[in-house]
Amino acid sequence: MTTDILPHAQAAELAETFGLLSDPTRLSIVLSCRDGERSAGEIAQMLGTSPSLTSHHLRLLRGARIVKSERRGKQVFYALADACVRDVLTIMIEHQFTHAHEPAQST
Amino acid sequence: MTTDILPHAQAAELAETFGLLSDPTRLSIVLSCRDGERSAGEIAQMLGTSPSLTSHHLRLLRGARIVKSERRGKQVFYALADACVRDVLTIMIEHQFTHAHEPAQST
DNA sequence: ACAACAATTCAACAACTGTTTAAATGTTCG
DNA sequence: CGAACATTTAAACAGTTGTTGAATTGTTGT
Repeated sequence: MTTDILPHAQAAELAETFGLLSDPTRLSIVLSCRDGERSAGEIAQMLGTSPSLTSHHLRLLRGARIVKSERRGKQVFYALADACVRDVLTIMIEHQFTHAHEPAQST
Repeated sequence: MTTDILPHAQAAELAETFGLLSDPTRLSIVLSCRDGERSAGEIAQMLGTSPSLTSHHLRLLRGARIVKSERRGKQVFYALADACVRDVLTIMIEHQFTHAHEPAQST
């Protein structure tokens, strides 16, 4: 079943999830949660993005279960939602920066 | 190093790769290669997309080493580029359709 | 060389999406 | 309650991106 072709609708859902990782700012937000939870403000400060924009992206990421959130006092802390997310990031980084410096295929 | 935050430029590269998986049509093309190589024409026929559009997407995917190609006669056969791609797809499908049916987080 | 098939390229249009700015919500403490 | 802080929401603009249709390139066989 895992090797079958996914029906239209499911492929679209999956594509949407990948799409959330396809924006540099939003991906950086996710990556900033890789080594532990961070508050929305910390993330914004780290990346130099406005609190507004950061929050907007965090909402989308939370909606797709890429990150999870927990309020403690005034702050809301964000962390990667599960191991799948961490693994996908790790593998993709490997794919990109480990064996990806051979010249691109032309044929 | 794998748990550190990626610099701006590398995050952008990574985001671009995820972006290639973020379109339903293009993702379906990748998924159609999961159980072995397929010619451009076969893929187009399977998905019901025009040869033109299919080829356009395949070029982008090949450029990012998500698929690799090999011409045999008139046909050009495409396959997943490496295990990383296969793994990312598998994990993401698991993330999406296995433990993703709990109600979305509100806090 | 010509015809038939397979795949690719090109340019233009339409739709989507990230960003910004401003206003609003929620939380703690005096 | 009111002030200060942290985060969120909303609407509008600007830039990006997928799709289409026509023309082009490459390959095989006659």
